[in-house]
Amino acid sequence: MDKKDVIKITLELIKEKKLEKASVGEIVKRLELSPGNLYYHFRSKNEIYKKAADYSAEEIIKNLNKVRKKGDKKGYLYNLTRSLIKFLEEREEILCFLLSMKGTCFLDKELESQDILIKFKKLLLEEKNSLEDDNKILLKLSMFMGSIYEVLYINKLVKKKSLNEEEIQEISESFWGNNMLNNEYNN
Amino acid sequence: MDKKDVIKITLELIKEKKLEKASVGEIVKRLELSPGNLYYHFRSKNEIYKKAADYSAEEIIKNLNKVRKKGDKKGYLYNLTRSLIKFLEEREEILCFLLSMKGTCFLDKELESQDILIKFKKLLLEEKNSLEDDNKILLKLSMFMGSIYEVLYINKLVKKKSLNEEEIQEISESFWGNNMLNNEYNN
DNA sequence: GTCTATAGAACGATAGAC
DNA sequence: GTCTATCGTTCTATAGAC
Repeated sequence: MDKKDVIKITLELIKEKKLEKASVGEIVKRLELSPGNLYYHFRSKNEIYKKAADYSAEEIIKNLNKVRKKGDKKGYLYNLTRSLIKFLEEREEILCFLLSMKGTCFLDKELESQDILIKFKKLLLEEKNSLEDDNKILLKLSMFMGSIYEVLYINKLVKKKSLNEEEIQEISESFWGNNMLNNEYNN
Repeated sequence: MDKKDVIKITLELIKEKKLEKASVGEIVKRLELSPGNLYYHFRSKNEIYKKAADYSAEEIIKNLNKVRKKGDKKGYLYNLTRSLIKFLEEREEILCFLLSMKGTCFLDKELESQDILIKFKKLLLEEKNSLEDDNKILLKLSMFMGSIYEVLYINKLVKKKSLNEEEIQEISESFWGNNMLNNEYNN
């Protein structure tokens, strides 16, 4: 039995049948697994969700890390934005999962919720540690991520339409036009 | 029996115990009501959630409508932003509920999800009907709302801290600094 | 309209054989 | 490690008395 299969099916299940229908019973049915077997590898349903959260964050950051830093700063930030949008459009199950977890008590909020933001910040400002601006940058990044989640929720999940280049540009421009983080990055 | 009490307790319950613990049984226990009685007034749990979504949208828009349009455009948009943030910080149960519903199949997504956005748009551009820019404005507003949700999720719900004036200003400036919607509004 | 009682299904999780 | 069988609970929803 592969733990990763459980994670992947869990995400897929939440995407297809929504959170309240994604039960342990459904997971084992899809994987043709016995409940006993699943519970030998996972302590609880909660643990499955936590591992799924880790996996989702990893996948997102892994994707962002692929974006080349060559070219000017603004171009890099645009590519980051575009790459994130394209990734979440393609990996709809990850988008659905992250949206689903917001109103639940499955995750340790303190740890999980800022996980992606902090990794994202490191990616942007590897070398620096401007403590004073830390909160400001995290505020900006949470605004950015929140926008992406909501826009994709409405467009991809509700309207079933992918964003076009113009819309991606609009989003990128809104956040990285000429603001604090951009200046920070320029130093 | 007052239907509004059911809605209010439902929101409160989701805030306190999170979505997966908020059952019909818990609702009737808190209101010292019988299940039979509740189901005489509501067809299903789903219907309760739908009414709660209507109520939440109404409350938000009602609050935004209170903001006076006097003064310059930028000042008005700042006041709108500030008012929305303060409102959702105070009415945490509405914020929690809206976040909770995103990953579920309780609501008719097509109807509910854009409900607030469309009402918000009308509030901003009462008289106008610039069809071409319609999608662009809705994109901007969904970015705006998404940012507010995410920032408040992290700050209010996770870190348990209210936003300070500087942060509110940062958010307002990011969206209404000098962009399309602001120009639109100036015409 | 409101109650009590309960049907009927699904849930998370475990015990114990292999 | 993986299985079958099932425990104990909780859930949404309804039937029927008042």
